[in-house]
Parts: sequence; C-alpha cells; structure tokens
Amino acid sequence: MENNEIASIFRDITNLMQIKGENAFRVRAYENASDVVDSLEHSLKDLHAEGVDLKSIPGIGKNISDKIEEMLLTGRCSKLEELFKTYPAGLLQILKLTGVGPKKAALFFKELGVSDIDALEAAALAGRIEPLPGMGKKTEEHILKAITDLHSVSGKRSLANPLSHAKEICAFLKAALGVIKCVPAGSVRRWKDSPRDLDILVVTDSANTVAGKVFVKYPHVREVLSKGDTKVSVILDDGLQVDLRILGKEDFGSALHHFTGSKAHNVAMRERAVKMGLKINEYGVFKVSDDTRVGGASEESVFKAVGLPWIAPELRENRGEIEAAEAGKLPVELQADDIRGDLHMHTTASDGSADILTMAEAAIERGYEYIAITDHSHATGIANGLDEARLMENIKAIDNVNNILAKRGLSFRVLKGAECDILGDGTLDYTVEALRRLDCVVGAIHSGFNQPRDVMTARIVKALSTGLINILAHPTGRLIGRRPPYEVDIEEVMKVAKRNRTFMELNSYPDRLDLKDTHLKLAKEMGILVAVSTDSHSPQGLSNIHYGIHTARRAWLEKKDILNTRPLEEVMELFGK
DNA sequence: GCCGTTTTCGGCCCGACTGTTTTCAGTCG
Repeated sequence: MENNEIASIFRDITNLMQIKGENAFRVRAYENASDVVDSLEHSLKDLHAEGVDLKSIPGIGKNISDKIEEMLLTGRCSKLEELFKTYPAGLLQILKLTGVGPKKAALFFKELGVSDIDALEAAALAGRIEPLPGMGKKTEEHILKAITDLHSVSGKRSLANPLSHAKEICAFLKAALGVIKCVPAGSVRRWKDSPRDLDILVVTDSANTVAGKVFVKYPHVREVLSKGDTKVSVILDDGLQVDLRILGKEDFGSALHHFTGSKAHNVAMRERAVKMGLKINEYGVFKVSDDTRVGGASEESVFKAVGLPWIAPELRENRGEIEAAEAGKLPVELQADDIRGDLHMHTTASDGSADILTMAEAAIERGYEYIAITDHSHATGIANGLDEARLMENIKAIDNVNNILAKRGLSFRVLKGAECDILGDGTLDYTVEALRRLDCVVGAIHSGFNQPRDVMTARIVKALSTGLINILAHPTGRLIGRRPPYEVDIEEVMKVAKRNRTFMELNSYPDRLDLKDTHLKLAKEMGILVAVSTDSHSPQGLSNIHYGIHTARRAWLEKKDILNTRPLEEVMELFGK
C-alpha cells in the first residue's frame, strides 16, 4: 500500500468518525495523521521494511502506527471496515457538498435513512429536509443547488490560473478604490502546485465594507457565496473560488500570515503562542493576560513575538519549519539570480516556436551562461521529433550558433542536447553512438503511461542503467488537473539514478511541477542534484523558471542542491564529459 | 489519539458568515 492510499483511508476514517460524533480530538489525530502521511517523502512501506519505528514520526502514535502496519501487511484497515458496517460509503460523498458537514450528514442519515447523494436529492425534492430540527427552506434549496454544482465545480488546477486571476482582480480593485494594498495570500502565496482556491488580502484605511461591495461587481464573478464586512467569497465563471479578506493596515502582518496559512502551520504557530501565554489571530499577537498587542503590523513581528525568525511562505506547511526556525536551521532561499542556465528546451526543429539563436538570445537576456537545446526524439512524432539524421543537422546548427555568439565576444554556450524518449521496453530512442555525441541527454517518458508500477519502474531503471541519460525529465509525467502521474517507484528510480550519475528534473512548467515537493525533498536527502528546467517551447517560456524556483523552495532545496546553479565546467564534469 | 523545559494525565487554535434561531450550532478556511 502506498502513502497516498493510507492517507486517503485515514481521511475516510476522519470523516466517518465525525459523522459518528466521536471525540473531536481523537478525530483530529486521524486527520493530522492523514496529512502527515501524505507529506512524507519516504514510503511507509520502505520505512517499515527497514525496521524504522513509525512512532518516531511526529503525529503518529501507538494506535495509528498499528493501523499503518495492519494496512501494510494485509492491505486492509479493520477500523474503516468496522465504520462502514454502520455508516455507508455514500455518506462520504454527501460530505463533499458545500454547506453539508458531518452534523447534517448524520442528521439526514439518522432521521431519513439517507445514505447517498441520490437519496438526499430525493428527500430534498420531497420536502423532507425542511421539517428537521435546525433545518429550513433555505437549507433544502442550498442542498439541491450543491448537488447540481458538485458536477460543475472544477477540480485541481495549476498555479498559473489563480495567479493570473489574482493579478486581474488586484488591478480591478485598485482601479476602483485608488490606493490600497492588494496581495494574493493562501496556497498561491505558498506556491502550492495545485491550489483549490484563491485568497486575496485587501488592506484599506477607509470604510471596510467598500472593498467587498466593489469586489462582487468584478465582471468574472458568477456567484456570490457569502458576503460580510471583512470577508467575501465568490465563484468565478471558470469555477475558481475566490475568498477576499478586508482588513485595516495596522493588521497587515498578522492578516497576511493568517491568510497565507497553511492551516497546519497556523495551528502549530498558535499552539506555540498558547504555551508562551500568547494568542495569535488575524488581528495580531496578544498577551492572554491583559490583551496587550505584542505584534501584527508586519509578518516579521508575528514570528518575532513567538521567538522565531521570519519563515518563507513556501515552507509553511508544518513540515518542520517551526522547529528549524527555532534552531536557526531554515534553508537559505534559492534565488532567481542563482540560476546559471536552463537544461531543457525546444526549438522549431521539433515543436518549439523559435530557432536556436533566438532561444540563446533570450537566455542571455536573462543573464544565463548556458542552455541545452533538447528537441524531441523520433518516437514523439506528434511533436515532430528528430530522427538521427535530423539530430546530426541540429548538432551542426548548434555549433553554428555557438560560433555566431563567440564572434560577438560572448562566452555563452549552447549545449548539444536531446530529449530522448524512453521507449515502452526501456530502450532509448537514439543509438549509443548518437547519444555520445551530445553534451546533455534528457531522458523522458512520452508514451505507455498506463503500464503497471513494476513495469514502469523497470522500464525507467533499464534506461538509466545505460549510463547515457544525464537528466530524467518530468519523472512522474503528471499534468495537473488533466493527467495523474504514472505509477512508478520513484525511490527505486532515484537509487538507480544516483548510481548512474543521472540528475532529477524539476520541470518548471506550471502544469507539471514534476518532481513535486516531497519527491524533491527525497532527492535532496539522497544526495541527488536537481535540474530546475523550463522545458520551454518559446523564448517567453524561459520565465516559467520562477515556478520551479518557488517549488524548489517548498522542498527545502538550496543553491547547493541545484545542478544548474553551477558553472558550465562543473556541470560538464558532473555529466562525466 | 497524541503529546510532554509546568504534565504519563489532562490538556488539545481561532474567527467570519449563514441560517435558524432569539443566543447559537454548523460549516468553512
């Protein structure tokens, strides 16, 4: 059983325990365990096999450790099976309806025998919800609407979408309200790979209610979910939920910290505050004894009040950042200036929109010292992949561009590369002779995504074992919101990669961000350098590097952990060339 | 159910908004 499956079972247990009405703190323990398991970089299966005591993981105690062990050994979870005997799985679907939580689900189940969404819809249509205690006509209407919306609400989306909305909304509000501070917060500010909503913080010194009134008139608002003096929630026409928070400027720091989250980070921060006789909320940090305000104007002041240095938003997931901050061991944030080159991009030779020289000039413009041109290989026919004859022509074209740049007195270097397909059986799409003529071979999967886990793992292992691949591109193949990652034992792949001097890519394209943060953290722990690349198909694509930089920060990667923060000679040496 | 520079027992984060209510429970983030 994989971590995500175990996390999902703990999530189901959490929900059913809530419906059952169990002790809230016990419920929270399972909820917390679900998050902890989901963000582990190591597979529990491996840890258990290596004899690691699972109780050493924070948030995992005796009980939950036993349950994990049961799942690993039997593939089943008796606690969940027990809960399912009384509470049907359909109740979990009911909880997905907005406005319906465990209390209402329990009420409908107990009073009406409703155990799935269809039965709930029938009950609402028959007017059987309204007479229940605490329910009314509006509750019934909202339930019917929530059932209709369930299918139209879009799921995961990449960061690019909410970021562009944030830009537009802030411009709209500034145009209407004049001088205000308007910044995205929430998961977008933490650069989480697939945000579920967009949080925007507005700071004014005029009457608070104005910003909310203006915001609901934003042209792309499809529906207003709730509207108060300091908080307005809407759905945009493409299904994105936007929560706007309006606060005074003296609260800016505490408000920004509060609405940046994550929830788990905030909870940990508040628990820390409580132990120090303090209370943290969105309005500031206060002494419990006499309500004196001891912080809140800036984020720094919030952290300082609880004895910590400022923690970068990307780290705020309660994955050890508070402990690291206390110990003075926070990672040094990777900066855009640290990046010296980009080792994955395409040109008109395959499916890019610009030629080699144009891409090189765009990279020079960014202050880079080198790039690798890595057009597709023959098997990726849909991308006009190059056969070996065309690859040889491309090599000549790259030599030619290097000559042109040298004549301009530039020391910039274009590496001869390829994005070589790892074919279905693990063989490579170019011959050894062809690959040996290249400076930078990027290996990638572009077909056969549905192979079973062991087959896929063996396929990639076989390819890496040739020792011919310098960088494994987008190692899990996911496209956020469109295609799940293929099944693969990434830890095994990385072990083989390390032996063969293959580096892992962090693909900066916002729809990919592959490897993801927890896998990157694992790479760092295993001592594998990461190539932060853009996979650009145009000169503009190079700017996607900032998605990679922030994702690297989420994984606690520093300059020293990144391949392309190094000078070209060192990169070539690491490639064994 | 987890956890421990106040504890192996007794704690466990904080507030806005809605709907159904006359003071609050439920949901959400």
